[in-house]
Amino acid sequence: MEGFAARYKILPSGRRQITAIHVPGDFVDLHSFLLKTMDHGVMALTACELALVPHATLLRITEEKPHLARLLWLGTLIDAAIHREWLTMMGRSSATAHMAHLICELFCRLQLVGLTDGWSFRCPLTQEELGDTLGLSTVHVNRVLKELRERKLVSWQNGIVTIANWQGLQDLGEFSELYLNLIREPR
Amino acid sequence: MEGFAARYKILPSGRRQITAIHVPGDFVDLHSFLLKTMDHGVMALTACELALVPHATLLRITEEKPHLARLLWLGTLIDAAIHREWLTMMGRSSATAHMAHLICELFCRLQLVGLTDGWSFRCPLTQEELGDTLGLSTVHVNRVLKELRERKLVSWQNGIVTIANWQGLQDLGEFSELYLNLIREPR
DNA sequence: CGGCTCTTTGACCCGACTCAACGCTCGTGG
DNA sequence: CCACGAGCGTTGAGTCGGGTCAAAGAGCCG
Repeated sequence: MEGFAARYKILPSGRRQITAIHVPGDFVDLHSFLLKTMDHGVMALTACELALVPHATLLRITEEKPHLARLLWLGTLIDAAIHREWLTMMGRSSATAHMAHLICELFCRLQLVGLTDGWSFRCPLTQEELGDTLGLSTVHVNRVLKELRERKLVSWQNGIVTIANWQGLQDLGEFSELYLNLIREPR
Repeated sequence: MEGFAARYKILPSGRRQITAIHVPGDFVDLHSFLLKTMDHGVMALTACELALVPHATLLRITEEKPHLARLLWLGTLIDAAIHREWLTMMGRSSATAHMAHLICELFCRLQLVGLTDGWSFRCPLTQEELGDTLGLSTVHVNRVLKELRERKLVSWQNGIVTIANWQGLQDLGEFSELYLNLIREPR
């Protein structure tokens, strides 16, 4: 898929939670392949270009190409690992640390697909969407971003995120890219 | 697996978050099969009896028994669906609603494996572990349980959970069992 | 120019946390 | 048989992070 997308859930009360953010190159909705009932929605955050894979094709892959099937499976396992990391930050860290962590994660994932430019990258999320991702109010998202800017860790303006102090940001967010299961050169 | 277990993460700061609770019958750690680095720990909540499956066997299953492999995959997808649901409750609901939701989920999962007794079931979590599951302090867990008891929705005493008002509990927790992907008779 | 979406800021409030103490139960050793 | 400590549950007082409400900029398009 080209472009950014998100998976989300909406509670009966109307509150929305974004449960995953997809960057260009991600296989977005493999989860719906085997699940009987789709438990969440998918939305585009930018204009997207996507490739569709019929379930019949996936089924055939599991029958005939076990190696490829394992790779697809791995993709969903990494999604789950990210869910666990988010759960941990959601439950056990402050709003500021959580935001720092999310920025670190996005940076790593985007760098892997070559979408970073030095310490900067484009990120199309509005503050409202960020709030729905982190479980915060829009107002508080704004204050957190202001704090990160004032602490000279990172700035997020006009859809461009620029990391000013990677080590500091990583420490604040208690971030370690291990859970992303990326294979690449050490930084 | 017989007995209760949990998967958890510990942050550098020392704070713990439980990311999954496993009930008897669950395939506990299929996630470690394909993931290069194990991103979390597993702990027993009670004495457990378990069956081990070597990775080589799993590998062979994916090569030779695609139908079975899809079932295993489905298991991990359901784990991910539960993670998304927890994420949503964590980010977008009150402590009381979150607790109600967790109790509803445990009830449904335990009923499926025949471990409920009417509206009661055994649940070995301490309040500290409950707090680490819900992202709350031990003290607040206690207050939330007290509130649920006083509202005559559910009681949790000496490791026995008894649901007094299923509909009320479900409404409060905005619970719908859909995400669990259970196949069974409607209640 | 007006209207829309998104961002920013201030004032006030409340849900959940921390600290601290006390109670209960059970297992262990003198 | 009782004393003691460990682990878990319960409760109160005070604090604070993040929410809500409200209003004002800032960029963008028609």
